[in-house]
Order: sequence, then structure tokens, then C-alpha cells
Amino acid sequence: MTAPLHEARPTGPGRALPDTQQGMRRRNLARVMHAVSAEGPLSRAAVASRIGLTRAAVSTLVDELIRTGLIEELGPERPGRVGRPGSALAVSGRGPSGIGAEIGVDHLAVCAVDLRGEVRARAVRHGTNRGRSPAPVVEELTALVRRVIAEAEPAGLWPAGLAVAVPGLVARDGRTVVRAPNLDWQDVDLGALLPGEFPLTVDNEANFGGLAELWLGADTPRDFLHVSAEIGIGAALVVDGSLLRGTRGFAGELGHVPVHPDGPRCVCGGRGCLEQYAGEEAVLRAAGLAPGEDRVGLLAGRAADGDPDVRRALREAGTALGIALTGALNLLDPEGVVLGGALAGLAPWLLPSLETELSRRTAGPARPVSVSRLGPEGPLLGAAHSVVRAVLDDPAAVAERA
Amino acid sequence: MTAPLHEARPTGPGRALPDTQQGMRRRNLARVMHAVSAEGPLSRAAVASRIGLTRAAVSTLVDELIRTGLIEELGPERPGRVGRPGSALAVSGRGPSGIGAEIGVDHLAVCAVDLRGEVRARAVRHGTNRGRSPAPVVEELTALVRRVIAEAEPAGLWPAGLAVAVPGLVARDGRTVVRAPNLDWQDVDLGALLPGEFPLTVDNEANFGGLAELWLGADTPRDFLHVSAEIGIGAALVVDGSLLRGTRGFAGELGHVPVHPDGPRCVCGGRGCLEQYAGEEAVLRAAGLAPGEDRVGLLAGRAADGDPDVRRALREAGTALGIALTGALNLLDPEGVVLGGALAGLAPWLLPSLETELSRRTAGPARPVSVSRLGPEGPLLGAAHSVVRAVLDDPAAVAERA
DNA sequence: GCTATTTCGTCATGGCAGTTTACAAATTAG
DNA sequence: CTAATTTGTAAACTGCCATGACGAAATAGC
Repeated sequence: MTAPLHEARPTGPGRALPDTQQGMRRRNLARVMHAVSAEGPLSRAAVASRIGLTRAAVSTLVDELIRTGLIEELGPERPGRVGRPGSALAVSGRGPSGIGAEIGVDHLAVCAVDLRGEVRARAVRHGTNRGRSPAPVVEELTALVRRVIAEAEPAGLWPAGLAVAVPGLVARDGRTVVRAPNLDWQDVDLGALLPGEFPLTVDNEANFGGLAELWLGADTPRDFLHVSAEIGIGAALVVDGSLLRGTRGFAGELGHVPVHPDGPRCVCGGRGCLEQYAGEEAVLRAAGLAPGEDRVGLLAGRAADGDPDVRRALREAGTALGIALTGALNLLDPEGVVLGGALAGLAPWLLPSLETELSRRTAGPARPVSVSRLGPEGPLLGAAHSVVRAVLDDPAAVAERA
Repeated sequence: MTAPLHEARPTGPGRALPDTQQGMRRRNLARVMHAVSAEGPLSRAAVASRIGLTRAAVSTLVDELIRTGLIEELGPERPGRVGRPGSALAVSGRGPSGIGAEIGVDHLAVCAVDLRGEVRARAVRHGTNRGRSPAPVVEELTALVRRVIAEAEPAGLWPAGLAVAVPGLVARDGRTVVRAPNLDWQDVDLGALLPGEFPLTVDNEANFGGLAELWLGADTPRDFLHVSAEIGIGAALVVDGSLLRGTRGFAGELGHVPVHPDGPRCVCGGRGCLEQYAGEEAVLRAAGLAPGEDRVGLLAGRAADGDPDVRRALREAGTALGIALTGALNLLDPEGVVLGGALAGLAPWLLPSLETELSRRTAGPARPVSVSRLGPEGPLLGAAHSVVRAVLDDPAAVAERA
């Protein structure tokens, strides 16, 4: 059972799956899970009115979910309202958990999140992975994964799946890293290197960051661009609450949008790509700094100290970002833009020129550019939560494995 | 009953509609319609295996569709295979029809398409609409609509809906033309001006063109960009077989993607937008021609005659398009690009420089750039077919009105 | 304090949808 | 001409949700 968790589900009239009563039941179980998960403790009656089924139907659905341990009965509510109080239902803090992992340039991280969305265990290993071959890195990651699983186990949690965020392009199979320039990896099938005991998904770090923003952000809209940078500049395109991945899985390559078509050559073959102006390397060079460890921290520190070269470099990066984003906004018409990853930390110095450029170039009301609250935690949390979402999306599938 | 036909259906776990048995039935009726519509005459058994239901279930579904006149029994098949031959089922050529309409800069057009996809009636009125106020234009259009409906009526067709393609931005309500520069319209509620007897959808001409490409194109993929030009340059973003509309409905504004960020001022407030290089007006100017009637024909004629100024102007437009499309391809990773509308007629002179630019700037296998077979007919056909698709998507809804 | 009202959760009943099983009809293979 | 195969349909069955009724547990009004 190693199916990709977040496969784009075929939707609309084209979907080939027959519509049978069992499917209906499964979808309604999912609806109950989502309602309870999203709106806190809820009585059966409240769930029924939320999802449009009758109380009787919800009763049987909830019974089943309680039997399989996905939902817990907290006890009677104490409301000021008239009538018999309902019995509060909540998603269980035990049972299946989502294991999220991140392969960063300078670290490895793993965490376990329960169905309630709480992080229940974590493990980190610092140290660069640049240029290391996949096998030993994944081996270390696997060790962290096992440690986290072991740590969560006494609390009654078992891994329902593993999702790995990587700084690079991932094929649509959700397993293969096609290219990760920072790691110098190419066509690595992580599915073959990682333990096969549970469902695995691999995805781009920007994508998981975007999903984290969608699921955990305070008032993130269902349509936005999540821009993230770790040397390369990637964007997660969230459209109507789900990721736009592209045919090959390479959508969101904001870094190679042409900004100055006659500008400097880029590794991608083009000229004047955004990455040549707002990529980490380019900014460091423009700021007169040498590449090294913790480059983002260095930039942020210098900028905070008022270093004029760094400030100018970031200002220009913001302008270039603004130009590239103008194109993206015209194409996608999202509700907003969120700066995540390394960009979040540098936002104070990027935002002014970025917003100037955007408002200069786009008509109509300005689209809000906000900064991720999650910062560097985004991808890891997004990965773990993607597993949790998969459980909420089809609780019946998990119940079979429990 | 004037609900928008092609509203983005909420999908996935978030959709609020309860999953009830009647809904199941409706979806399965739709599945049968789609199977029969897409794969020609089919026996009940063939439909059953296609959609994954049992023959018995399909039998009752088909019975219902035959009773409501949406499907016809053609009679026994004559196969070389062993076993009792099936009875061929086909979508009916009578009953509900889709009325498509187009408000062009230089013409109005209306057509009626039956469930089989055949155009059964059409009407055109030539003459510019530039600068005319909405009311008289829509009045003329309404007259054409009524004529087409009357023409189709003796064949047993009745209008299941009206879809109108306009050269401009349309709000997500599917009724309001927010801005149509060529017509000089702004915030026009077509829903108030058009007859209210049947469901109405209004959409961008590029969007309907893209849908036509998706539904009628020979081997069009489910993920592509359909680029179209009528003064403005618009693109339909088809992602996984459905349109990406954006929050406000303005997605696909390729014309205002920055190509040379320091280039000439654009009406949108920006600088160096694609439209400044590849828009109709810009190309005419670059070619040393004055604007007038049938501008595209003029350009194509001169180019075919070998006029060097025109050729150069088109070559440069192709280059600019290539730069803007590079950005779009990096963001969306579609399977291909289709040139439609006015661009289709000019493709021979645009394509070389466009493809050069694309292959220069993008790594990996070149994405195919193809030319629409439908040409200027695309938007009209797409509009009419969108109504037909709505019927196929929910035959039960139509049966109630029959 | 007591009764009426309101709301909750559950149960029994019923309707509806698709499955299973069986069978007659219509064709080909030999 | 018989056996094998496939189609379409009917009858019985299972599963799921809706309906309506009921007891339980709270509040509101007197």
C-alpha cells in the first residue's frame, strides 16, 4: 500500500469511478471528519446541519468513526441554549498520525502530527546535505523517521503515511526527485530508498509550504500564490483550495520567469530569469557577500544593521520579484500572494519595492502581499498535515489498516 | 432559473452538498450520458463496463434517459463478435440544444448545437460594434437568438441555455461584462439585457475558445494554454480539463504580462506589457499600417505577399509572445500551447520566432505549440457546447424542464 | 417548583439505488 | 444442430439515508 496520498483526484463528469453506495458512505464519513476537524467539538446535530444529512444518518456515521477510533466523544456540552445538550465530538488525538519530513540544504527534519493537527513528536539533524549522495542522506532521514514514530507510539499514534518535502522538482508520481540543484540530485527515486511500510508522498518544498499556509494560515484565502525561496525560487499555486501541479509536476517555477529578457544567462538556458535577480546567490553577489552557512540569516542581520549594499540588493530583488509576480497575477488572478520560506525572513526589506512595483504595474485593487507566519516550519508542517488531510479525506481507508 | 451553467463546482472534501442517493442517481445518469456521447453508439453492456456499474443498473439508467428523450435506441448492433448483439444507444439529436452566441468587434453570431454536437442552426450579422452602446447590440443579438431558436424548433430542438462569448473580462457571476475595451463597454450586466427564459452564461471569448479546443480539438490535451487575440491578448488556462478562472474571473490576462519591464506605457498602468508588442494595434503600427476593417485579414494578406515590414512586425510579435509564454509555461507547466482566434490566421509568420524564443528559454523537451483548427469559429462553438456539456453533466436537471 | 417547550440522540420503518443471481434471447464457433 | 458466449431484463437482496416518533435532558415561564 504505497499509493500517493495527494494525487489530483479526477473530478467532474470525467471521473471514471462508479458512484456506488459504498462510495457515498465513504464520502459522508469524510464529510463528518472534516466538519468535526474544522469546527472544533461539535454535537451530532451540529454536524448534521453542517453537512446537510439527517441526525439519524450522522449518528450511524459517527458510531462508525468512534468504533474505529478516529473520533472521540468528549461528553455533554454545557450550553446556555434551551434543549437537551448535545454530546461533544472531537477528532481523536490517538490513532493514525501524519509523518512529515523535510530534506533541506542544511538540515533534515521529521515530525509527527496527530489528527487534531498537533505536533506530537519531532527530530532534527543539522548539517549540510549539499552534494551528498541520496542514499546516506535518506538513511539518516529514515533514522529520524523511526525515532519520531517510536516517540509517538506510546501516545497511541501510528504512522498513516510519510510525506517528504524536498528542495527541488518532483515528478507527478510523487516519489521521484527529478532535479534538486541545491543537493545536486537528479532523478532519484525516493520511493525505493525510504521504508515501504506506509504510503509515501514526495513533493516540492514550496508546494508543502503552500499547503501549510492554506491549512494553517490564519485567514489565508483558497486562491493564492505561495512564493518560497531556497536558492531557487519556487511558488506553490493554490487554486480553489488545491495545488496546481502541472502535467509533469513542475508548475510554479517562478524562478525562471523572464524578468529582463536580455539579462544575464541562466542555468535554465534562458536569459534574465527572476532567479538572476532575486535568487539567493544573485542577492549575495549583489550585496558583495560570499556564499556560506546560514546565508539568509546573514542577509537579514546585515539588512537589520542597515548595511546599504545589502539593503540595495534586497530592494532590487523585490523589484524583480514584483515584475515576475505581475505576470503571475495577470495569468492566475489569485486572491493574494504569500511570501514564505527564506523570503519571509527578508520580507521587511523586500516588500516595499515589491509592492511599489506591483501597484505600478497592475490596475484595480492591489492584491494583498502577506508574509507567512509559519516561516521555515511551513514545508515540514505542510508535509505532515498532508497525510492527516488524506486521512480526513477518506477515513474508511485508514480504518481498514488500523 | 437563470443559474450560471459552468460555475466552478466545489469539489473535494469541501463541497457542501450532501451525498444522498438522489445525487448518486444524478451523477450516474451523467456518467451514462458522457459515455454514450463520447464513445459513439454503445450498447448497455458497453456503457456498464465503461462506467463501472452493472448491466442491470445501467439498464434502469438508460430507461430513464430514453423516457426523457435524451438517449435514443438505434437498434441492434451487427458485430462480428460472438454472443447476442447489443442494442446501440446514441445521444438524441432532438430535445435540448445549446445556444451559443458571440459578440465580436465586427460581427454578431449565434448558433444552436444539439446534444450530438452538430450545429443545427446559425445566424450572423456583420458590421462593427465598436463604440456602440450595449442595449442596441444586445437587442440585435436577441433577435438572432430568436431566429436561431425558431429555425431549430421544427427539428424538435428547444433551448436548454444560452452562452455568450464576449471580447472582454467577465465577472465570476457569469453575467457581467466588467470591461470590453474593443466595444468600450464597462460593467454591463448582460443578464438584465438578454431574455431570461433560459439559463445564461457569459464568458470571455478566449475561455470559450479554449473550451472548444478542449472539447472539439483532435488530440488536444487536458492541460494547455489557449492563446487568443482580438486587440487584447487573452489566454484560456485549461487545467486538468477545466478552466482556471481566477478569483475575480480575470485569469489568463496574458496581454499584460511584462515582456520588457522598461518598455512603453500600457493602458493597464504597467510598462512593456505583451500587448505593446504583440497586440493588434502594436503590430499594425510596427508594420506601418493604419487600423481599419478586417485588420487581421489585411496583415495575413500582406504577410503572404511577402511585405517585409509586415513580416518583421509579426516576427517581433512572435518573439514577444515567446517571452511571455516562457513565463506562463514555467508557472503552469501545461502539456502544450494552442494559438487560436486571430493568432491562428497569423501563425505561419508568428510561429518561427515564437518557437525559437521558447526553445531558447526553456529547458527540457519543447512543449508543442499548435494552431487551432477551429480558428474564428472557436468561441461560438465553445459557447454552444458549454450548454450541451451542462446538459450532459446533469441530465436530470434538464429532464425536469423538458 | 412545576409544566411547557426546545433540542438531542436513537430506533423502527420505508424508499431508493445498485448488486447479485438467474434466465431467456440472439449471435458465433465448430 | 449443438455448445459457447454475450446481451438485456427481472426478482430478490443489501446498504444507505430519510422520515417520523419517542425518550432524555436542558431552559423558559408561571
